[in-house]
Amino acid sequence: MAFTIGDMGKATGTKIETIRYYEKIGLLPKPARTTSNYRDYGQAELGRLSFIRRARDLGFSLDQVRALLSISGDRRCDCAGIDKIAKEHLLEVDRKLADLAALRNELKAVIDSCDGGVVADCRIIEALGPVPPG
Amino acid sequence: MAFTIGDMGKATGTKIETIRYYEKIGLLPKPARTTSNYRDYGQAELGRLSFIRRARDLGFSLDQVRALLSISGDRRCDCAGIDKIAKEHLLEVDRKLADLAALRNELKAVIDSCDGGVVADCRIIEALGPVPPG
DNA sequence: ATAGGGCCTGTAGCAACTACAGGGTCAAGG
DNA sequence: CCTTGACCCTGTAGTTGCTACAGGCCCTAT
Repeated sequence: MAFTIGDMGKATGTKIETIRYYEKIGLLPKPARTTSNYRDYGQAELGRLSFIRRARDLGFSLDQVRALLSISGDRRCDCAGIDKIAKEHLLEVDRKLADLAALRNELKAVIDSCDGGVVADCRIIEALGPVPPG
Repeated sequence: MAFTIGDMGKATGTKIETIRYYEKIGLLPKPARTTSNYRDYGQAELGRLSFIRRARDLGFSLDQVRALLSISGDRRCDCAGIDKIAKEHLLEVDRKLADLAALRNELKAVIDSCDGGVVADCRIIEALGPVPPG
């Protein structure tokens, strides 16, 4: 029922420094302390940290996570705010996907144009931004 | 033939501060100065900056750009080193693409599971890292 | 002469951590 | 009892790739 910061880290795959960092920026509450001044966490904190980590894995920014947490903490508030954040984030992800796919093709083309000759003839160098001569 | 730092920025879509930053970290050489101490660039520098920017757009890190530049600066060196960096980078991009695609699906599923009810019933909250109860 | 733009240096800030330095604490083994 | 090693503490500085001032000089046009 009581966890050290190390337990929390192991349970959620988070480095100790990161947990302290979350505390410092107010994402995690200041926990109780043992007599020897060790942080003393309970289930609630573990749940909150899991939530944060999961959301971060899904690519939400800390600000977005903060928003999600504050909405989810308010039982009277409806789901729409959360849905909005998630949908905006989905749009972002789709944009990134498209960009990366385009980049991939270009990169592939650049690589394919190189047949292992000397640099003077290398198409990669050429492809990567030479000045129009003169 | 002679460019100010502002010209360089306009020509390559780079902010002035960024150009000075590249100079500071040694990606761009220290340019000549006018009598009034303004940076005075030529074609070569413009080419180098274009190269850097293009490579950055393609997602190469500054360290990778540095490597590409040093390889491409050596005419005796063959193309293989460049090809290697580019291919490694392509692998990275493919990894990111796969991750993002997976994330997208998950995010989509999370959003679809929410039908606009109250937070207490919201699947998004539930999906985002709840503690296994007990 | 003065207003506006552009340029200069240097420092501090952003995200989101990560990595020390320099200590205190605790459980196990000799 | 003492020591070893693993854990914890605080606080600060580093990372990447810029971006944003602050405070000041310069240059052109009116």
